[in-house]
Amino acid sequence: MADVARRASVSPATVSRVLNGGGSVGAAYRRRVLEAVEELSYRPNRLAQNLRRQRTATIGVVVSDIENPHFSEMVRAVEDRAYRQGYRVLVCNTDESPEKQRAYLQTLVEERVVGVVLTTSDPVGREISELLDRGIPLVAFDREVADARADAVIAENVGAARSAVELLVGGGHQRIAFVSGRKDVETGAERLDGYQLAMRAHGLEPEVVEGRFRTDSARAAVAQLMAETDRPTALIVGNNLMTLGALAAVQDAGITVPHHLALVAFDDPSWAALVDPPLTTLAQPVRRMATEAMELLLERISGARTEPRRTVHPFVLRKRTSCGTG
Amino acid sequence: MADVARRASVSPATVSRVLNGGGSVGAAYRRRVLEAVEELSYRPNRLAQNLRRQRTATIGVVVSDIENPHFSEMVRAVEDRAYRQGYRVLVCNTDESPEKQRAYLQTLVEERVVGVVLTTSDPVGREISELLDRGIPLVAFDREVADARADAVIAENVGAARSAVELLVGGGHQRIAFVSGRKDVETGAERLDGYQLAMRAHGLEPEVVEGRFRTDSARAAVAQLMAETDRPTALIVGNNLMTLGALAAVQDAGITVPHHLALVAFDDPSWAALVDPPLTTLAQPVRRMATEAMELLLERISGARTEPRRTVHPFVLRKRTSCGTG
DNA sequence: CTGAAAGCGCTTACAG
DNA sequence: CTGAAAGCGCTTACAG
Repeated sequence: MADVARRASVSPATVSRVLNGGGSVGAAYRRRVLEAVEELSYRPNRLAQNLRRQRTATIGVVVSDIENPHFSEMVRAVEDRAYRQGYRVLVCNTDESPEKQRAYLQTLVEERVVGVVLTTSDPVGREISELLDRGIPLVAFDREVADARADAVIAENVGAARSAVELLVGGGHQRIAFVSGRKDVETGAERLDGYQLAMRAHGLEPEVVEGRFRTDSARAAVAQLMAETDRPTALIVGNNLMTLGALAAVQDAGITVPHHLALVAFDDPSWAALVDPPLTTLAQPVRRMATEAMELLLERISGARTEPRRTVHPFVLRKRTSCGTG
Repeated sequence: MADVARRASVSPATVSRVLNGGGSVGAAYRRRVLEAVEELSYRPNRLAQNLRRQRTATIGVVVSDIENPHFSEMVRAVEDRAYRQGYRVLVCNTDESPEKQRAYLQTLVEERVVGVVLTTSDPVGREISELLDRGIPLVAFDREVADARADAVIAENVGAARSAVELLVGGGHQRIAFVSGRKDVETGAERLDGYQLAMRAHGLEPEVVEGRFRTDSARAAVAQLMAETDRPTALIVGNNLMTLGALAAVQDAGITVPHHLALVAFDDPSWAALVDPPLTTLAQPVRRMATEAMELLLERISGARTEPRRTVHPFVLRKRTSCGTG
């Protein structure tokens, strides 16, 4: 930068001003600086800028596991929007571990990111407030956080679970079981709640097995369920990973879907229409939600909005064959 | 840091030395510094460190699209290793666009990352050499780059395609078609080559349709193929996204696998065993390869190795039902 | 072993 | 509108 200034016979301050648009600069000066920049093919040192500004043009996105297609879709949408805005994205996987989340959020404050999109593994983590305290905006994705200053983009889990129950009840089912995700995760708890509420509303007895949001756990749980002599006639599965397990267990047990067992699954991964039979799913508008999360974040970063905002998004029920009705 | 120095009655240099382990420090000094750090709960400013050291503790990983489960698995493995090493990871999606790759690689040099894992969308891109020129190590993943200074972790695509052909020929097939990925992408070209070579070795005529590594393209191409009156009896599909499309087209056409059409697919996504019939696949050891890529990178970063290294990894053929044999 | 000092490369009040 | 100067918070030769 000193070289540029010398070559253009101006001060470094002027170079900085034309490059950053701060303050007005005489046309002749501007031209000279731009020429010098060109001739020397000068590129500002980002690290020095970062230090001076005490922030980096980076967005942190923290999820439990980017291998879950739900999150890879989310991260991709975030990256798209960030790229267009000139921001970079740092990915952080927590594996649902509060410790890992703590470590990563701390890293993000040290890194002085401009904003964070978080699917929390610990809604009350102090580091969330620390970020907010330091003026780093945060939007909660899928799962709320305790700190009221955060924005949030949430899916309507209760309603979605209810609509699955309605569909199956409408198809004549009474024994509808639910493969639940972890109850200590908001999404898991809400989907379970919606299921139980809807079942009770119909005077039916909820029947819950624990799949912990994992393929193997769900497989084991469903295998056990299928081994019962008087087993359920319908199954609702709480996310795509568990659906993989449920499908495997059902297949192992030689049970035919939807003839012997009707199935409705949360999430709508790319393969949902290709298994046999095609899966009826509750699709969360992940891409739209992630894009919205970024818009909320960008509003905060630019200072266009200071009041917290929270948006809730309905699922869409994609009726295919596995539910056996309609 | 000045505060810490004052409180411990030492110089900032000493504080830096105890915190970074550079040079030896008297035990008494060390204790005083550590106490002061504790009392003030001091955390070094990463941005200042970055500027001073002219690098950031960040690894850049650039792939075509993290939504492809192949790459989300790869990125996850990279992140795991990076996290354990205290590095952060910046994800970059190029969508197979040389321009986007150029932009991102430039960003990564500006960001002064310590290393890059790259699945290139432009093997001869000048930015690759620029990174290497500046001493930033780069390992090519899946696809080689032109610059010989880079390390590389590659899969044995030719051999894998050949083994698929062998399997099908062994099952009595003669008309074996191939749904190819983009030929301008190394993986695509190699898989195609392997297929053609193996076919010719058996005196069979290759029959290639273009799927461009995309679900929709593959679907259209396979639909057309299935509409032929004298259609192939076996199909090899060049990656998981195209398999999704091929499966859909086959299903649309009312064709039964493997009875009317035998199928072998590259990649082994989570759902491969759950479609009907379970898919015979060529599984690339993605996780192992990604971990190895990180080891290579870390060796370079630490300076433990200066000679380029290139490792090649075989696929494993997972015989399930769709191939109709064995 | 320890400290004073320079310097990484910017940005931004502050004067003029 | 322009420039001189301070300062962001570290690290690391260089002396002692």
